[in-house]
Amino acid sequence: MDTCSPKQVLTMKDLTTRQQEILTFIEHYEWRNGYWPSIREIQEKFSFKSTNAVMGHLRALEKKGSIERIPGQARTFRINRPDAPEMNEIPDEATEVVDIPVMGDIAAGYPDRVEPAGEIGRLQVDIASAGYSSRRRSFALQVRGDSMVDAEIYEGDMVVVEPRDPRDGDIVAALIDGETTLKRYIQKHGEPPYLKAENKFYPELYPINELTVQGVAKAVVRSL
Amino acid sequence: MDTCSPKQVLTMKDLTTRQQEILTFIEHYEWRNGYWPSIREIQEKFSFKSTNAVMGHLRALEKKGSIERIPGQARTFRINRPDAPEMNEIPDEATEVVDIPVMGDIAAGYPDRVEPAGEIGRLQVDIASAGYSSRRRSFALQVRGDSMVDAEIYEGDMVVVEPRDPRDGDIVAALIDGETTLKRYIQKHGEPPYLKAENKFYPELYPINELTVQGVAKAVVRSL
DNA sequence: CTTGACAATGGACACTTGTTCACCTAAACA
DNA sequence: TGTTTAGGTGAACAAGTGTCCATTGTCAAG
Repeated sequence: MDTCSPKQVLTMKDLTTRQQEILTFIEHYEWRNGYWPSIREIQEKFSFKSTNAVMGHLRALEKKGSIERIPGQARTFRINRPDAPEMNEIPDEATEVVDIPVMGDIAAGYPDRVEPAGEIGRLQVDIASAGYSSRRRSFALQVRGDSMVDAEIYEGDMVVVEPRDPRDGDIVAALIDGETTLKRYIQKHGEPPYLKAENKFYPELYPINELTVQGVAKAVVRSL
Repeated sequence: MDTCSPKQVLTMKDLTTRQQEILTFIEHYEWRNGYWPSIREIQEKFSFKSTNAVMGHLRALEKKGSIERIPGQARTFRINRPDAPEMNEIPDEATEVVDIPVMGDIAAGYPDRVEPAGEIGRLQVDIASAGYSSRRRSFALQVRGDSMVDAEIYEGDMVVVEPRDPRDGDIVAALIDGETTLKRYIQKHGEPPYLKAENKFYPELYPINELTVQGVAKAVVRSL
């Protein structure tokens, strides 16, 4: 993820700051909970004293094409993302569809039901092209370095991590020297666990403390 | 199915046929619409004459751990998929979360908004762990053989394919000898295009006809 | 025969939630 | 100076929805 993202193509009608905030909250909410927020939940979030404040913004967002709703039905949103930068003109880079947060530093773990801290971008994987449900909470990390090449994970790949306790053999996202890296988690029968790089040129072993392991890598995604 | 089952093996807590049907409908509904169904919509789908019939099944599904709900709140489901066969005992196979159709043979293309034909299973990628929107249409193919190892795509990986015309350099899903395989699509300035395997031991080139290319591979997903 | 899951009917109640009407403020136009 | 657009307050209504109670019937296990 580069610092400047000229990718913010504003295909869609520009949103006001407030509208953007509302939209972001709605997306975030669904992301974390698996279902959409109700008008009143949005109202509460922004401390509006009337649901009509929300209604106004929703109407605006709908008119600008950012969202769709089913009139009268509860919690039935549909977000119209800028539809993947029409990756037709730019045949490189990820071509995508699903939106999952890319964390820069997840040292503090991933807070449940709270705005993610340390989000540095979003990974949009074509996976989402399919529809899908949810299990929120996972996040993605982009691989740097070649410490996992023996596991066929290369620099640039996105690794989907789910925060949970690791078991022997799992590849985990670990915080080492203030940096989040991927390592193999080894824990043999009764012995103390340790981490190991998957690159024969990195015969390194790493000790573990409570806060080291941030989650278990569950999938590798490489945009072609 | 069988008449006498002494003590059925319980993967997750067993679901009765009816319960499985309900669960499948709920998942499907969300998959297609992006939000969850209401009790009455489920009722209608199954032609129940009372919403309570649905309630009963939902209670059962909840007790068995298949779903979670927020009491009193509308359309707030959460599906607990068998959470990846606890892929600890069986360290192979996909461990997943998002649901995208896996096609066996996609010669006929992928029908829009219609039940996928030729679906032989479902890939549930942790990607979905994140929330997502939708853009349906893409599908997944599991890689067989080693013809793409030089592109770091290995047997067992799932490749997400989007039906569209390829461009030079794209990795495509191609129908060769009645089998769907992955190949590199090459088309140099004006010259006729051809396909090429990405394995130095397979210096094969393949000709192309209209129906060969089924789509462009957009991402590789490997369950860990 | 009895008990207990499983399936469903029917009707009713009450909370959730979307929607609307009336009215107000401030900034941007023109 | 009047008009429009964005943003909000307040209150109230009605439809969307989850939930519950009382009953009925089937079928396998004890």
